[in-house]
Amino acid sequence: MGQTMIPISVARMGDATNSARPLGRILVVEDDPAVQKALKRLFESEGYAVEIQANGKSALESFQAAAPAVVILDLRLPKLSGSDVCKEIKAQAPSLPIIVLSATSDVSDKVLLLELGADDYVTKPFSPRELLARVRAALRHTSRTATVNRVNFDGISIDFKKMEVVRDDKIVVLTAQEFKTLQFLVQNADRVISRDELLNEVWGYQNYPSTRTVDNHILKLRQKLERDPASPVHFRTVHGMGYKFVR
Amino acid sequence: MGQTMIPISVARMGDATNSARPLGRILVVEDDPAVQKALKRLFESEGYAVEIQANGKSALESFQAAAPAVVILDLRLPKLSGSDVCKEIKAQAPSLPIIVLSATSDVSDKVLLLELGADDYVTKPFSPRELLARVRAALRHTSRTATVNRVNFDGISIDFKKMEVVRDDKIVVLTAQEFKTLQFLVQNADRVISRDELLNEVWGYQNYPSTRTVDNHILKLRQKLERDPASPVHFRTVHGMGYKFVR
DNA sequence: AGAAGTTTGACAAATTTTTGACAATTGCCG
DNA sequence: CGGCAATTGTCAAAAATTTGTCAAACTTCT
Repeated sequence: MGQTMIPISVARMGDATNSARPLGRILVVEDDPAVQKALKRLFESEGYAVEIQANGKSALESFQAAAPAVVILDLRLPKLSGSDVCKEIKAQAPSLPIIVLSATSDVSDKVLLLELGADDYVTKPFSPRELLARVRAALRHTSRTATVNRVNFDGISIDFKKMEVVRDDKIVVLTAQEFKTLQFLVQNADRVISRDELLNEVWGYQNYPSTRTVDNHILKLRQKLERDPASPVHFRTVHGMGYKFVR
Repeated sequence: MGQTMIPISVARMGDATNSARPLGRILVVEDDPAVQKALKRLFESEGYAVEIQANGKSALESFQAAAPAVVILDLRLPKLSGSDVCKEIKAQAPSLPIIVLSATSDVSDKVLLLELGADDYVTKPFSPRELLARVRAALRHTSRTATVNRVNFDGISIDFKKMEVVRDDKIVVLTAQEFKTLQFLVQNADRVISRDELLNEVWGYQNYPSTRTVDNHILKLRQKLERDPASPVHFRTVHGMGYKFVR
């Protein structure tokens, strides 16, 4: 069974996925040729432009010219350590997101990474999809955070930077998960979000709770933020579809 | 403690949101009969069609004919290793998403998955819900066609993102199924759609109500959107054939 | 161990979907 | 043109699903 034709449905998907659109440039700093090649293929098939540098020195030299939207950085590198590259890039472009690739042992403490200035990290056995998701998240993050640090409506003020919510001049205490949920909903205002999408975007790949969990967090948000939690105005249910944040 | 081990009954609550598109066919390549059975039940109960192959050789033989939308691939297989199957499939259909099932030890090397071209992986033991979510994510990603966000005609405005329909400046409330039906019809404007096609595309494989159900939804759409529901202009009946949306 | 946060499962309530009956319409045929 | 069979329109009741809510179980961090 050799080169038979590819099933139609698959071929069509391919075309759709590979259509040229300017998703952004990614700088990959990685010395292993096998990983280089794999990452290049992965991102290019998703519509990103990929620039590859094999060591820290050349990475720092090229990153100005390449003007990437995201940097993916292997921690163990020849010539210049990944940590130093990370620091240096952050010094030159503080808002440029850096995603660090590392073995589990390298990140025995997350503090280190934060000190480095990395925005996210992916540990050793990672799935391509996960990496893609992080890249998308990073891009999404920069394109939004840059514009919106704060949102006001209906006597409520949300400060995404401080992670603080105020309603009627009183601070509302939200848990981490509640805040993340709120943030995602607000940043996607007016759009209907399915529970699955919320789980993917807010909860992420590691944990995967049931959809009931989402309901509960919506419940909490309503109780804490809606004037009348029984008939919510901002956190609306779209029956059979998901939720939608308005205003 | 880790994830639950394939309790199929739990799976049902997973997704409230069946997409408006047809749920696709899934090719499962797995040799353990117990897992085979579990996966078959899991996916079929969710409305996917499932094709099972027990070894790599037969998988490669059948995958062309089956034309799956996603492949779920166990890494350790008899006859032909999972890695090779993965590579071969990727060679033939680069954009067909592959989700790898594996023991943690198999993916100790991060290079492996990338080189294989796998899109995602789930380690055993895995939760059904998680696997389902990955499949949905994979499908969502590939099938994201160049969809229009908004359509206007005859005083009616449909916003697919907000899932909101406005007629003459007033919001028209549609149910989930009504909206999905509308979306499919609009996206296939001017084409005659048979009831069976609608059931397949909008309702999916698993649920298969009678054709009367389709009539009812058309009825609702006419009542809510047509100026004179008695003599519909946009949602036309093609006697003996099906329906056709115009404008 | 205690406290705070998160997730699950149960149940009722709300809402939607499906079914089935019957009327109305259409197309076809003599 | 009228009659017949098949298809479609319509409605309301029945069945099924989805969501709101709560309390208990489970985690995590101190």
